[in-house]
Amino acid sequence: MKVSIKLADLTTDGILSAACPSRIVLDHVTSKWGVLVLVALSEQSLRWGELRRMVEGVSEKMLAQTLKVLEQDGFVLRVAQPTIPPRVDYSLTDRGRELTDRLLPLMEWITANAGEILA
Amino acid sequence: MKVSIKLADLTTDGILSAACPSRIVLDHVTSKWGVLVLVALSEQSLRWGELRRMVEGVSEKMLAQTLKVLEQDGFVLRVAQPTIPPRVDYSLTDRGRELTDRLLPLMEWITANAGEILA
DNA sequence: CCGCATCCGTCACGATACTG
DNA sequence: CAGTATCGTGACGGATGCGG
Repeated sequence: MKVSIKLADLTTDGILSAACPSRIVLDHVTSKWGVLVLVALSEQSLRWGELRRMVEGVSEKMLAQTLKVLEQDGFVLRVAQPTIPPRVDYSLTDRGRELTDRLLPLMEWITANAGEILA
Repeated sequence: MKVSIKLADLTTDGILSAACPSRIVLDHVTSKWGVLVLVALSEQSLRWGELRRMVEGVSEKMLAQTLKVLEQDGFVLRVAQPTIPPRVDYSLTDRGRELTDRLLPLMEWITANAGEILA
């Protein structure tokens, strides 16, 4: 895997330019429910219904949509059991793990400081 | 400054519950333009017009709205010079710096991997 | 019973014009 | 230069219903 050594200068050639592909991925990750789904999956693999219940307030439609995008981006792995009743498990891929490794510190900080911020 | 980072269990009492105040802050930070404005300001203080040009694609309305929210949350400091023509500088507060410290690694990773992800 | 698709309302967003 | 006001559109999101 190619890991560019240069810490890209985000302010010049990166995310700030409208045409930059990272804008797309950014929108996926920072979508209303994307972050929460990733956080939920960061601890353990979960079934559809479990996700639905853990991520409070998400509608079925949005959960499905969010999961589809995250799966397409290769962050989430979907494993469907062809049983009756059906069972589908969602888990993080290695790439998804890399992402949440960077995401969780941010979330923890926000959670810890939210009270003070809104005060 | 309080930096006790209790690794809050995000999956039980945190961001996943609908009533959690961190949901509000999360929405502010991950708003369509919030992240990009924070990244732009992470390198240097900027004037209104500079921000408008750096964050490509942002409309005046959205920039104003985003800045207002970020200022209310205490992430961004607004300094207006009562001159003609007017001059307004925006910069990160200490709290905003704490936030971007956690945000930038995420952004760098996304920028570096976006190509591969969308492929 | 679990997962997904379709319909439809709402509001966030962008374009434009205007003010201090 | 730095915003504010108004309006039209389109995407997002919730409720409902179907398929396996």
